[in-house]
Amino acid sequence: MTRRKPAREEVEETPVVERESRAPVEAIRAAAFAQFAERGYPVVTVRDIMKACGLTQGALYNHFKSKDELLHDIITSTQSELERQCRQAVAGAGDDPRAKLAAFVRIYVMRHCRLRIEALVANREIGWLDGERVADIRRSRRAIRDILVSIFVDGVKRGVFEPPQVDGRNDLKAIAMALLDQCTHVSMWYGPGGDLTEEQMAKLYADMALRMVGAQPSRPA
Amino acid sequence: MTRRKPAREEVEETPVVERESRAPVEAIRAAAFAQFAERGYPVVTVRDIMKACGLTQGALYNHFKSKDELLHDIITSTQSELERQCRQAVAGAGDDPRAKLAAFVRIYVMRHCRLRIEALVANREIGWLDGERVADIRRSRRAIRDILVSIFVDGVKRGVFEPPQVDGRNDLKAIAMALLDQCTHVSMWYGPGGDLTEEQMAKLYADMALRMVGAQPSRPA
DNA sequence: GCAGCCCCTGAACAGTCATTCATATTGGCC
DNA sequence: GGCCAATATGAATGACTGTTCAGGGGCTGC
Repeated sequence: MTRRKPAREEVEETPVVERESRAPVEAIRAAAFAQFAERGYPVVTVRDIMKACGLTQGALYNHFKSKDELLHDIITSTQSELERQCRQAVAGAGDDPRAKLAAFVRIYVMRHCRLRIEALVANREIGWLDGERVADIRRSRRAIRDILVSIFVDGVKRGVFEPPQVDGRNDLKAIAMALLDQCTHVSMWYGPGGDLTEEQMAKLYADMALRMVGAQPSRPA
Repeated sequence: MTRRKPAREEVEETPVVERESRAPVEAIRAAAFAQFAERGYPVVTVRDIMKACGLTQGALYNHFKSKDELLHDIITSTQSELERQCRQAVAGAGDDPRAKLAAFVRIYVMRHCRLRIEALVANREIGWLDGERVADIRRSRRAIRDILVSIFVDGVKRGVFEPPQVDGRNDLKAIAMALLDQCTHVSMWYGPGGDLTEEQMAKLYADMALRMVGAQPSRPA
């Protein structure tokens, strides 16, 4: 909500990170995340970001080719780490589609609660990247969706999922999109001061996901 | 994706709406919706909007106090109409919480598919409004969420909903948020060329909503 | 103590922007 | 025909933008 218009107003929120604390490129990344999340990419100026790490405008270009490349850099790193974690969670969850789905949702929601700033920027600011740069982000998102779809396909084939049908047909892609929208946007409203902890959020969302696809109760092991 | 940066590029997408067709203020609203949805509020210039309706920059200020007020105007009108439709749908759905929930989701998803441009702008661009203007929008959103919450409360009290619990307690607010996130963001990816019609989307999402809250099968009427 | 390198500075550039205003143009009404 | 209010024009204003670059520190290894 402080994502404000032309009206300058002494940006300093992040109260100037120590210049010595870490490599300047890391300080820039952190400041950029904070400012983009707070006020949105197009209204955050290069001067704002650099002031927040105690440098001046020009210094940005010793570390990044452009403001665009900075955005692309922080988004891709976040996105590829997300994809990696999702794959890892699913791979480590055994063979049961129910366990795979639950593991996926747990890690996905947990991450979007904990790293809500990064998630928010990665999800809200892609549109400002140019066509080429936006392509691999979208590819990664589709890949994540397809992980879900293939868990669904497997579950349906084995009879452990009974997802809602439209006119007698399954549309597992739409269900995956719905589930991802739900899980992604916790980063827009979850705050650590709320009623639920990250773990509780993860559990709640995993339960809802299993219900959405009509997961059948496990046979007693 | 054409939400582009400084690079000018002869905006004309909406191929200049006829000047006579409707009151200029309506033409401006329509052009603003289209442009904001396509490229995002901060990078759409007053010149862009006015050119798209065959006028010049200055003319905007005969109809709106500022670019900000224009955004606020189109968002509030969309938002209050959404709230009205939701209340109406719930009120007309009879007494059963399951029917109320289904009616709510149906109308909400249908609207977000059909008026996806307006929904997209209303949901993505609020952040650019100043504090006062953003307040009543957020109030309306909370009101919509509370409609859902009270349906849930009623359903639980009557034993027709058995929502997932965390540590033995219900958090119906979180479930409502999850459901709204899911339904709202169809406007980000649904296209009329896809696999499902608006009606099919509405039905699918209503089914998922009922499953999420553990709706018990209706007794045969 | 001196290269050589990495990094930073801050002015300058060439653009962009929302908004204002004096000056037209319009269309309805007497 | 003449008048008035509503509306459109487009140049001008003052401010802000991302990016470049000449000039300068302050390290390193010798």
